[in-house]
Order: sequence, then C-alpha cells, then structure tokens
Amino acid sequence: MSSSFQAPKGVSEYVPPRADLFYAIREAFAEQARLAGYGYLELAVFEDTNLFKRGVGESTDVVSKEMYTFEDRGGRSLTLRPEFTATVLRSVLENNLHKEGALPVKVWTTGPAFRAERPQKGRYRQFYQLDLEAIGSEDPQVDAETIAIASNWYRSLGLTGVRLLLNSLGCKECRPAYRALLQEFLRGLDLDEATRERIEINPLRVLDDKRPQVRERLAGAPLMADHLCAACKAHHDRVRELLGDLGIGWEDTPTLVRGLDYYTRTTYEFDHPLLGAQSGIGGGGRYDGLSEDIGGPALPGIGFGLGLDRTILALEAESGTPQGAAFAVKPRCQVFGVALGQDAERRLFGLVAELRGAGVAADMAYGGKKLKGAMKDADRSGAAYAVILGERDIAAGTAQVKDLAGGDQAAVPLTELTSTLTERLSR
RNA sequence: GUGGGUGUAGCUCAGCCGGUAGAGCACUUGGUUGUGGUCCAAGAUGUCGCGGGUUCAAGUCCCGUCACUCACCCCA
Repeated sequence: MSSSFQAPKGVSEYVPPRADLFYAIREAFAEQARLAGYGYLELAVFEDTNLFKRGVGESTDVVSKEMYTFEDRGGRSLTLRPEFTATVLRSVLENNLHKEGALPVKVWTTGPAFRAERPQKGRYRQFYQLDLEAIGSEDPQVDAETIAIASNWYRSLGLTGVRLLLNSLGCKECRPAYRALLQEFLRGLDLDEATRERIEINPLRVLDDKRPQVRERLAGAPLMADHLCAACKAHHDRVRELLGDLGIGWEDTPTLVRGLDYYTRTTYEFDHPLLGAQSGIGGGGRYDGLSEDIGGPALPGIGFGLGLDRTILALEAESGTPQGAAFAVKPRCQVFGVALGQDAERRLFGLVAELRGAGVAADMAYGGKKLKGAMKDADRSGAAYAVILGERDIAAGTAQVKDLAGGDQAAVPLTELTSTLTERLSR
C-alpha cells in the first residue's frame, strides 16, 4: 500500500541498488577532479532570476519557457537553477576566488538542476549533473584538460561507447559576421513558422535540428568552422592537437551548437549511441564573455556539465551489450552476523561494531530470528562471509566463520575474528 | 506545448467472441535439532488506475479523467 502522494512529475529519484551506483559514480568523479586539482563547491540551488536571464540568455528555450521561477515573501523573483555555470561563476566572483590565487580558478560541484520540460527517457524536471569549471584562462591546454577529466571519468566507469563531438563557435570577433551569413542563407529556405522565428533569434540552433526534412534543406549551409578568425582557428587547432597528444578521440562536428547563449570557441558534447532521443550525456565549452554578461570583470572560462541520470542509463544500456559495464559498486555488506540466543546476539552486536571500526562493512540479523531465516538474510545481504555465534561457540571462545560462496566453515577464536576477516577480505 | 503507446499481485507480464483473477520471478512456512544459495511440498498476496455508461453480467465494449511512458521540441 503506497501513500496518497507521489513524487512530482518528472522527478528522477534513486533508491537502492541504483542509488548506490549513483553515489559511487559521483565519488569516482570527485577522484578525477581531485587528481586534476579542482576544488569542491557547495552552491545555491536557487538564484536571482536575472542571473539566468543575463547569463544563459533570454532568447534560449531554457530561460524563455523551462525555468521554475517563483516569488519569495519579499517579492523577489527567484529561479531554481536550470544549469550550473552561471551559479558557479557568480559564486567565484562573489567570493573573490579569482583574486585570491593563480588563475584559472578550478572548481567543481554537483547536485540537482531543474527544468520544466515534458519528461521522457533521460529527460527529467529534476535532474542531476556534475559540473566542472576552469575560470580565468584562455589557454587551450585548459580546454583539453577539462575534456580529459570528463573522458577519464567515463573510462573509469567502464563506459566504452561514449563519443566526443567537437566544434568551435568562434568569438565576438568572428561570430557576428558568420551569424549574419547564416541568417541570410536560412531566410532563403522554406521552413515552418517556429523555425523561421528561430532564424531571427538564435540562427545557430537551426543547424542541429533533427528533423530530416529540415536537415536536407540545411545541406550547403555556411559553417562556423570555415569562418573562424585567425585567433579562434589557432585556438581550435591547438585544442585538437592536445587532445591527440592525450590519446582522446573525437569527431569534428561543424553543426554542433549548444543551446545556451554564453558558449564561445571550444564547444563539445559527449554522446552515447545506445540511449535513444536524449543521447547527449554531457556537454560543455568555453564562455569567454559570460563574466562580463553578468556584470563581472573580463574573465574567460571553460567547463562542462555531465548528466548523472543519463550516465547511469548509458551504464545500464552497455551492461546489456557484449562488452558489459565494468564499473563495480562497493559491496554494502562484507560480513553478516547470525546469532543464536540473546547472549550470543548481544556479543555479536559488539563484534559487528568492532568489524565496522576496522573498516569492514558488517551487518547482522535482528529481531531474534531463527537460524534458517538469519542465514537467508546473510545470503541476501551479499556478504562474502557469515559469522555464526551460539552458546557452544561462546563457551569455546570462538565463532563459526562461513565462506558463503564456497560453503567452507571453520571456528575462529573471538579475539582473532576481526583480524582474520580483515585479512581474508583484503585478498 | 504537440503526437503515439500503456495502466491487472512487490516485479515482469498473460487474460480469446463479455461469464466473477492467472503465470513466472520474489515472498512466507515446512522438509533440516545449529546453516543460506540448489531441490521438493504447502501457503499468502489484487479497489484489474479512477469515474461514469451499455449489459442479466465488464479486467474485457463505449465515454471521460488521471497517471506513467516513448517521440517531437529542448538539452544533461
């Protein structure tokens, strides 16, 4: 019997065992970020609505029709974050991190973001991202470094099907001219009303329309790659060179466009072919003008958002393929205790605490269960060993340690129980 | 916002031309006095999403509604 309530529409919730995977892959990312010198940030989940309007851009769909915006009791307009970059940059500037040490400021964060979209596979109204940003450097090495971090993370999870799609969107020197050129081309096409409007507001987005009838008309459209200024071209070539040095493969995708206005130069997306319509599992790029857009100093930046929900879907999709998903979650229980009688139960309770103190994941049967039921619990717990303790054993000063996979069982002196199990589990 | 599909046991689903509810898995108990995972036996479990209509009779047909889901759009 469930309650009268259910989670709001489109909210992705995680419960065991999926939630264990969710947590573990997030920890795996923390390790990658740490190795590359990125510091952790814990940030506001809602912001002044204008931060997103000015940062993400009012012409974007995200801002114009997908934000959860509300008024607080003081009449302020607040918005649940639809993405992370604007919040990260706002916090970095507010806390003067860009003045405290060497640039770039290297930070990462994680948590939920919110968009009021119609839910479907891989698209939720409350969804989870890992976000990493390097703020204050134009060096293409930083571009390559951030891409490498994401790429290493996917690899550490055992994902093999991730593709990197790469493009450059130019800068404020070369993009306006290209944009005008593209608009001119697009206006000559026979397109539907909504698309014609988009040509005037955000023409680059028309390029990655998925509809076949639109795609065929787009053949021959001018591409940013052919209109980059010398500085942008040099930057883009250098990034690709560095990715090559790192052994990271990519596909040049001249039609790749991001939906947020702030992106400049390096722009990329991680894509997984097994996922269906929402195949972009992560994306990022440069945003050299964003700081000024939100009233800050001129500070270039680059970063990415990786979708945790979609990464889990990718992991699950791959585990159905021959190569399989290699990522293993730490077991929730390594040793499971089974007691016979009240005295033994009390003694075992202490032993379980001792095992936990020694770093062994331990659990036991509660509620005075009979041996058979308790052994069944031991089996279900996934533990490698069961520790069985009865009056006989206590009298002998030992416990029975059973290897649940093999079935072997032997008496181990109580004083050596923790060290014996620690040793056996470590090999 | 637009279109399609689906709502039956904890899970995955079957249920014909309308005749009063089924399977597999999971669960409980027993076979086993101090031993799980295998095997055998027995058992418990449902507002058939909700509301209305047609009918002697509705899980089944009709209308409405809600939820879920996939796709468009959008993006992580």
